[in-house]
Amino acid sequence: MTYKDFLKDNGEGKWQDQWEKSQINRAEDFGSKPKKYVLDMFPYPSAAGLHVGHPEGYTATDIYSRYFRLKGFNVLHPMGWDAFGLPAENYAIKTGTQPKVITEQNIKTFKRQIMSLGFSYDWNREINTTDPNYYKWTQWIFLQLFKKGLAYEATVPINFCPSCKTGLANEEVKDGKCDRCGTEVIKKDMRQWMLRITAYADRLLSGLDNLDWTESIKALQRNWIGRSEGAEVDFAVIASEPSRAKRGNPAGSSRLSVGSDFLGMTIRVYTTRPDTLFGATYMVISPEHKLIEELKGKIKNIKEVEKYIAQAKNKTDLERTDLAKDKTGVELKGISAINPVNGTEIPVWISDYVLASYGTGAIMAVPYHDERDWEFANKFDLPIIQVVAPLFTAVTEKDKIKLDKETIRRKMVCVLVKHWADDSYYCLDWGKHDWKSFVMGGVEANETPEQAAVREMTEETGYQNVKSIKQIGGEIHNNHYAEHKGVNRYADSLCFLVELKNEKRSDKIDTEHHQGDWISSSEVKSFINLPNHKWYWDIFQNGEKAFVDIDSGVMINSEFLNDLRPSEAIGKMTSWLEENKCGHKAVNYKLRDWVFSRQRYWGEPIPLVYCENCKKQKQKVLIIHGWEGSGDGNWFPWMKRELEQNGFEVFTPTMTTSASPKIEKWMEELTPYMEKMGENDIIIGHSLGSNAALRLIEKTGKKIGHLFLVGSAIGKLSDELWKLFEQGAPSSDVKSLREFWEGRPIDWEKVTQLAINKNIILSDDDPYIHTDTHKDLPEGWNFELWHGHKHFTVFEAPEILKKVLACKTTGWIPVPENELPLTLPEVDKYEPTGTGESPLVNITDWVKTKCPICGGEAHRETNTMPQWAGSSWYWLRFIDPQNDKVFADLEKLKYFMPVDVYVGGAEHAVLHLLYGRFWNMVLYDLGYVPQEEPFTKLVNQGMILAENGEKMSKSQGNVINPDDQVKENGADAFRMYEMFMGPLEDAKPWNTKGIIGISRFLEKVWNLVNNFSNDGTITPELEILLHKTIKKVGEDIENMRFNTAISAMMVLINESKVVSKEFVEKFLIILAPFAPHMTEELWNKLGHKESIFKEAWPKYDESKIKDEEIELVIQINGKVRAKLKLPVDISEADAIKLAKEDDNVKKYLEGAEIKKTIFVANKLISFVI
RNA sequence: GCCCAGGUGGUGGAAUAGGUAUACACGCAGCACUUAAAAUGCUGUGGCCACAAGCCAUGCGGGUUCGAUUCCCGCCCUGGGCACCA
Repeated sequence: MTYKDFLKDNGEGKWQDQWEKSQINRAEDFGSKPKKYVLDMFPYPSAAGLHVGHPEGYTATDIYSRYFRLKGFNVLHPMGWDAFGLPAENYAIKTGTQPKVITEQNIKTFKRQIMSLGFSYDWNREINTTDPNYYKWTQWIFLQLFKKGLAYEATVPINFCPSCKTGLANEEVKDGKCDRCGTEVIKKDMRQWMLRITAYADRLLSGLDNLDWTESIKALQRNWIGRSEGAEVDFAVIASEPSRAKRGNPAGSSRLSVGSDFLGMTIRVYTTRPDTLFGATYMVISPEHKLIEELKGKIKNIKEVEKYIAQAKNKTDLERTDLAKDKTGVELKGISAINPVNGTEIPVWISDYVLASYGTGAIMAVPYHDERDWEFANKFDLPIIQVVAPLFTAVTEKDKIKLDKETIRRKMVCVLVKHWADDSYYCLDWGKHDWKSFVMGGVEANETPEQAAVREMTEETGYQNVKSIKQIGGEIHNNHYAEHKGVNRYADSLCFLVELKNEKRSDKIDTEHHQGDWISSSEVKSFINLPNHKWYWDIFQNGEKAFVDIDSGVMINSEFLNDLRPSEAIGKMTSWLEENKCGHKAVNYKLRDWVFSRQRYWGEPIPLVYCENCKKQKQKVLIIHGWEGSGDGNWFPWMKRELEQNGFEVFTPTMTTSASPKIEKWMEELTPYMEKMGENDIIIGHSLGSNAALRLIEKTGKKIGHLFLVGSAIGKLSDELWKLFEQGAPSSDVKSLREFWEGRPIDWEKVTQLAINKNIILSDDDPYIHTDTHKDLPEGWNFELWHGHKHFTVFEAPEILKKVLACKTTGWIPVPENELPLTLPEVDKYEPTGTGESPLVNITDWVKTKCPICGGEAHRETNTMPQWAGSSWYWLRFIDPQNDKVFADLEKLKYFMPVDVYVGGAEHAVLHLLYGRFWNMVLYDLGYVPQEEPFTKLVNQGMILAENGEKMSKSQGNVINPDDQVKENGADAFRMYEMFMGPLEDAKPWNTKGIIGISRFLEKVWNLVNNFSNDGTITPELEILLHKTIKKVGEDIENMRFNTAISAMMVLINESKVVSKEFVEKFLIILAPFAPHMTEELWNKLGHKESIFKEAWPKYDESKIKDEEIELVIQINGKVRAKLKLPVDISEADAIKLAKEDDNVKKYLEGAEIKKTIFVANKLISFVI
C-alpha cells in the first residue's frame, strides 16, 4: 500500500476514531505525572467554518501536547466554544432562525473540521459558553463582582453602534468604528452596567512584568492601561474685570492669597509636566466640565459658551478627535484663574480638545511646551512663555567639557546675517576648531541682545547698514569647551536675523579665529556644523514648534526651578505644591471602566433584580464601640447623624460591661441587633468592637453585607505590650480586656465566608494597635493602612463616612445563587429595540418577578453580558467542567493551574487577555483560584495571508479552506505545512504549491519504513545525525520552533539510505507529534499492538552527537581563505601548524608578518597580518 | 505624531553570548526513466567572473572589531497597535 492509498482509504479517519475510542488524550485529575496545561484560545464558531488561521495555533499546541505526553507529562489540552455574540444573532435576525439553532449548527461544523485534523483534545472536557450549565458560573462570577462593588450601574455617555443597536466597550471600538460591523459609533447617554477594571489598573500593569509573554503584547497592554505620573494642581477662580490691569507677580506677598474677587472655587488640573507651571498662560476646561454650571451667573458670555457646548455634544467621537481639524474654543469672559506658583491672572477657555474623561477634565495650558496648547495659543493669540530651554552639550573630542577647566557662563547671540541682494547668509569657518557657524558673540553688560547682535555682526563681517532685525526662536543653552579661550563655556543664547541694507563695509574685520563668507541659503544647512546653530536655522526655515523634549532641556524663567533639568524640576515643583497645599502628586490611567452590558438578546442574562421596595428600605448600620467606650462617645453620634440623614437606620448600643469586657455579655446584648441585619447591612467595629463584631458574626452565623473594622483589636500582642497596657491604665480591667481580645481564637474561615465585603482600616501611628497583629489575615480582606489617624478617637470621621456611604444599596438585588443559572428565555423576536433595553424587555412574564429579599414586586435586568464575559474565565472551567457545586474545585485548580502555554491570535491582546486577567485577579482575591495571573506563557501565532500577501477575505475570493486542503493532501501534510511555512509568530503568505514539499517528505518516510531491510545497520555518520536530530527536534518543539524541527527531520531523511529497525522506530516517534496519523499507521505496520503515543520520547546519547571530524575555517584579516577537515578538539598549536601548510594560506602569508592569531576551538583560525 | 515588530536569493525562510551567510523547502534549468507526458530519481541554482583564484552581496549611510545579518549611531521602507490621554 502506498501513502496515497492510505490517504484514499481514509486511514487518517480510522486512527482518529481509534484515538477517540481508546480515550488516549484524556487528562487525569491529580495524576502522579507532572502536569502541563496547554491551551488554545477557544474559537467563536462562525457560520463560515474553520479558517486556515485556526489550525495554525491548534497544530502548534497539538505538537506541543503530544510531545509532552511522550515525555511523560499529564497534559490537559481542551477545546470549547465561545458561542455567545453578535454575529450569530445578526445572522439569526436575517434568516429568521433561532440564534441557539444557528450556534448549534456552527459548533457541529467546527467540531467536525477540527476533528478531521486529528488534534489530541480531551473532548470529555468540551465546554460551550451558551450552555446554561456553563453560564450559570459566568453569572455567579458576575455576582461576586457585584457584591465586591466592582459592578455598578451608571448612566454615562458610551460608545453606541447604531447598526448593532448596542453599547460597546472602549476596547471594541477601532478607528471610531464598531469592531463587529464597521459602522461609525456615536456617543450616547445610556444606563449601563460597568465593571470597575480601573481599580485593578496598577496590578494589571505590574503583573505583566513577570509573565513570559512577548514584549510587544506586553507593550500593547501597557499602552492600553496608559499609566502616567504627574500632579494635580488647583487654580483659584476669580471674577475678572476687563478694564483692570492684569495682575503681575505680587512680589513679597503670599502667592496663594487671593483677593475679595475670589469666587470660592478652584479648577483642578492634571499635568504630567508640573515643571512647566511657570509657563502656564491660560487654562482650558472640557465642554462637559461641571464648573460651567456652577459659574453660570459669573460668565458674561454664557450664551456663546452654551452654544459651543451644544455644538461639541453633537459631534461624533470621530469628528471631535480628528487631528487634522482646527482647534476651536471660547473664552469664559468674566472669570479668570490664578496660577498658584506666581499669582498671575490667566484666562480660562473652554475647548473640545480637552477630554472630560481623562484626568480632571481641565488642563493648564503651557503653549511653549505642548503641541496642542501651542496650536491653540497661536490661533487665539494667547501669551506664550518659554520655561525650558534646549540644552546642547558638546560631545565631540575637541569640544567636550574639560572637568579641570573653569566654566564661564555668559549670554550670547547667534546672528543670521542676510545678504542685501542675494538669498545668502554670512557664515564663519573656524578653521582649526572645526566649527562652521553663523556670526556669534557675547552680550556685554551694558547692552541689549539686539545691540550685541548688531555689534558682533559689524565686528565680524565689517558690514554696517542694517535694514531690519528680528528674533528667531527662543532661548537655548549651550555647554562646550572653547579651545581658543581655554575655558568651558555655558551660553544662554538668543538668535537674531539681521538683514543688511547694502554692501557698505569697513575693513576692520576680526579674522583672528575665523574666515567669513557668503553661503547661499540652500547650502547653509550642510555648511553649518554647530548643533545649536543648526537648530536655529531649522526654526528659521521651517518655523518654530513647541519644545516638548523633556530629556534635552533645562529650566529657565521659573524662579526656584531655574537651571534644573525638567526631570528634577518635576519633583521639586511637586513638593512645592504639596507644601503650599495647592497640589499633589497624581497618577492617571487611560484605561476606563468596562462597559459591560449589551442591549441585545444573545448573551448571558445579568442576574440582578430591581426592587423599588428594597431600595426604599432603610439599610441598617450597627456600630460597636471599644473597650471603655460607649455608643455616645467618639465619632459614633456624629456618624449616626450623618448616616441617618442619608437614609440609614443606625444602632449605637453601649455595652454594659464596657470597662471589664465579657464576651458572653457582649454577645448577649448585641445578638438582638444582629437579628435585624441582612446581606445589605453594615457593621462597623472600633477597637475591641471589631473583635466583638467578628465574634458576633461567627456566633450568629448570619450573612452580612459590609464589615468595617477600624483600629481593630485582633491578633495576639506580646507580653511586654500587655504590661505597658497595665502600667498605662492601672485602674482598668486589663485582664478582662486580654481575655476578650485574645482568649479564644476567632474562626476566620467562617467569618470570611459570612461577611461579603471585609474592610480593615488601621493607622500607621496607632499607639495601641500594631499592624503586625494583622499580618496573617486570610485572603479576601481589604486592608488599608491610613496615615495620621492615631487610634481613630475623634469626633468626626469623614473618611470612614465616605466608605460607608459607598455601600448604599441601589435597589439592585442579586438573584440568589441557588437560583442560578438564570436562563435566557426563548423568544420569537430578538431584534434589538434600540431603546437602551434588550429584546428581553418584551418578555413580560420573565421580566416581572418577585424580589428575593422582600418578596415584593420586582423586575429583572434585561441587558445581557458582552461576548467577553464567557471567555473571561473559561480556562478554569476546563479543569472541572462537570462540577455543579463550584465553577471549579480549588484542589483541581491548584493541580492544573496556571496555564503553561496559551496560544492564540494577537487580536486579543487588549480585549480578552485584559478582561481575563482582571476576572482571574478578582477570583484570586476572593480565594477561589490559586494564582493571580492565569497565563504563564503566551504565544501569538501570526496571521496566515493569502498567496498575494494580503489578508484573506471572502470578498477577495482568496480564502483557503482547510477542508479542501485535508481532502487533497491529508491532515498530516496540511498540519506540517502550516508549521513549516515559517516561525509561528510571523505573518506569512500561504503557498499552495509549497505543501508538495511536505507530501514528498512524508511519502519518502512511508517508503523508507515500508522498504527497509530488517538486517540493515546504519553508518556511524547517520547514527550521529539521528541523535543530533532527536536533540534538535525536542528542543525546537519546546521552544515552538516547528519550522526548523521539520527541516532537521528532512535533513535526516535525505541522508538515510540504509536504515535499521531501531533507527526507523526512533525516527517515527519524533515525527509522531507532527504527523500523528501516518506514524501511527506505520508503527502499527511494524507490528506494535499499542499506540505510538504510548511510547517514550527517545533519549539522545550525548556521546553520540559529537562529530569526529570538523571543518576548520582559516581566515586572514577576517576573510575566509581556506577550510580544513580536521579531527575534533584539535589543539591550537596543531591547527595553526596545519593551517600554515595550506597552499592558499601560504600564498597570503608569504612575506607578511603575522601580528595576531585568533583561535576558536573547532571553529576557526584568524591570522591578522 | 507615539509605541511595537520586521527588512537576508525568483519565493517561504535558515544562521545572532560577534566566528564558514543563504540550511530546509518551493520554483526554475539540465539529465535519466518513458513512444510521450505526469510521477519519480539525479545534478545545478545569490551576482560579477564563469577553470581556479578573486571581488561584490543580509534595506541605506556611518562606527566598533582580526572578523558584523548579529553590537552602537543616524536614516529609509513595510506591517501591527495607539492617537487632542495634558
